[in-house]
Amino acid sequence: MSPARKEESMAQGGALGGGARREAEHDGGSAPTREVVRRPGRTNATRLKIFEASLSLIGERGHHAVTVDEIAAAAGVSKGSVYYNFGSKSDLIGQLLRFGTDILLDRLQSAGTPSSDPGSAATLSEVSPTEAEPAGPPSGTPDVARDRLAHMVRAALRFVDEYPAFAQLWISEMWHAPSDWRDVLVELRGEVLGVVRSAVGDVFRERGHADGDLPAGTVDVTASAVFGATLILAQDRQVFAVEHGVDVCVRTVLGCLDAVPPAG
Amino acid sequence: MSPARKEESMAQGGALGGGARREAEHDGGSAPTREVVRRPGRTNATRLKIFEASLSLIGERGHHAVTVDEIAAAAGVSKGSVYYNFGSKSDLIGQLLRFGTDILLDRLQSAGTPSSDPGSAATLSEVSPTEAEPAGPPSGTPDVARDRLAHMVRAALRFVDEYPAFAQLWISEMWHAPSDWRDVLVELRGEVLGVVRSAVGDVFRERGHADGDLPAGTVDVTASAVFGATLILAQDRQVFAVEHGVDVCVRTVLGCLDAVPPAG
DNA sequence: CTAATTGAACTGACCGGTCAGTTTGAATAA
DNA sequence: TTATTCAAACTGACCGGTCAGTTCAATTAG
Repeated sequence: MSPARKEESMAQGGALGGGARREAEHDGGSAPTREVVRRPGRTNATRLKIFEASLSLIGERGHHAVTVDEIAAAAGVSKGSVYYNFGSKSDLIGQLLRFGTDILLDRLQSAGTPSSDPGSAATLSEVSPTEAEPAGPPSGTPDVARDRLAHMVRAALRFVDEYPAFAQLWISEMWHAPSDWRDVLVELRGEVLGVVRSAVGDVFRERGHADGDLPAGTVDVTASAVFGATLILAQDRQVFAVEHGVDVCVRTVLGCLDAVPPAG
Repeated sequence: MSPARKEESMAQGGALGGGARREAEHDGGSAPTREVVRRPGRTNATRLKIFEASLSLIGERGHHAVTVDEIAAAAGVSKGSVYYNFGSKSDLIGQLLRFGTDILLDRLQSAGTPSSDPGSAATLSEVSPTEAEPAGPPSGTPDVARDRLAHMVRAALRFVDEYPAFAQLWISEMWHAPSDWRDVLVELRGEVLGVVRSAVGDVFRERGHADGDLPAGTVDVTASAVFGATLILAQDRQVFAVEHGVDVCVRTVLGCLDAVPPAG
């Protein structure tokens, strides 16, 4: 919710600034989106305000139930400005998806790298050590890859807490058969799943599995399952005010990996 | 997709036909919807056609993108007839949610009971025994509760294959903060989760856990995670044509339970 | 100067919901 | 049997409102 928060994220997120306007509407080439040389100053501020406003409105009410006029009003800009910066409502949403996903990817990635991120490192110390170490079938191994994955799940949970609106948007759009943004969505899903898959692969490797070791598709399925379970758990906490403790969630999700034995 | 298929399901589903209409709708009085004694014959046929049409249309394009006119046309009835049988578009969707959930519940329940269901029993014999029995941390225990849960996951996967449209509708509506059908949704979620939770509880008990044994919330979280992972996995198969093998999916999802050790 | 923004009016399509009227089939009357 | 009646079931044209998108002259800022 906090605007300041998002502005930061946007700054670091990098990839999102995207193109300026795009006329010559949809037609064939879905995204020519030429990379106009924008004036550095104000420009992004407006785009940012529009992003924020639409993220929260669309997130909580669904994009169909939100009008462009409302978005403009909430962002404190004119309707014309919305169309100047984004060519259409549809494009706006597409870029919004990209925007949010970049933040998520960033969080996942920094949660998945051993370095950096002192904040969550502190938080981590509660995950495995606590609870009398009841997790993971292999008894006393280092489990560094597993901890990294735990970090990622935790980060995802936190992300949804922070941007419930985006999670909502993602969920309701991602599994639509014929939606605009289908291409974007497929790409975004691929990116996110890629990150998760890589972390999952590390865990399996850590447990002594060779690359061709486990049944076909195991890594992919596990990554999807981990991601899906995390997403649904996180949304449940949000929407139904279920108080699923974070630790329990992390442990449970990680359990998916335990279906495959340590490979003796 | 096959209309015949759905009609069958409706017939067997039992709980859903609900006989005539279920008026006295949402109290609020918005729909006086008289308590009419419906004529037995034709009545349900029309409602059924409307159900089918809207399920497939709404499922694949989202309820906002589907007009009542379209539904009527697809059902081969007039628009007025839709309003005659259901008071409003919103009511129609609410009843659709109820309709589909009843089928799902039915499937889950019959998959979760040891008796009956020869068809899936046959299918079962491929789940655990196959794959060189690589599942479950406790080595050679009976695992009957676990098998039952596996049955349920399998049934859910099959359900989504059969009614992808409904799964889509469920996913995109379930986690909306302020939607109509909020009440219905909360109730439906509770019912489904209840069934899963009970099965999950059995598994834990089977592993020697007492009722107060495991950390607070474990059963609930596990149930949510199992359900969430299954749903997302199933939809992924549908929407992105990912060929996640059913067996791998079942095994992975069941893994969530392995996060909690057998409790020595 | 030029890029960015405003605000307000306007268009045109679309859509949920209504309603006066028609069809249907069964019960009743002749 | 045939005619009449009744109401449930159904029809589809129509209305009123909404909303994405357009246009443009005026204004501001770099």
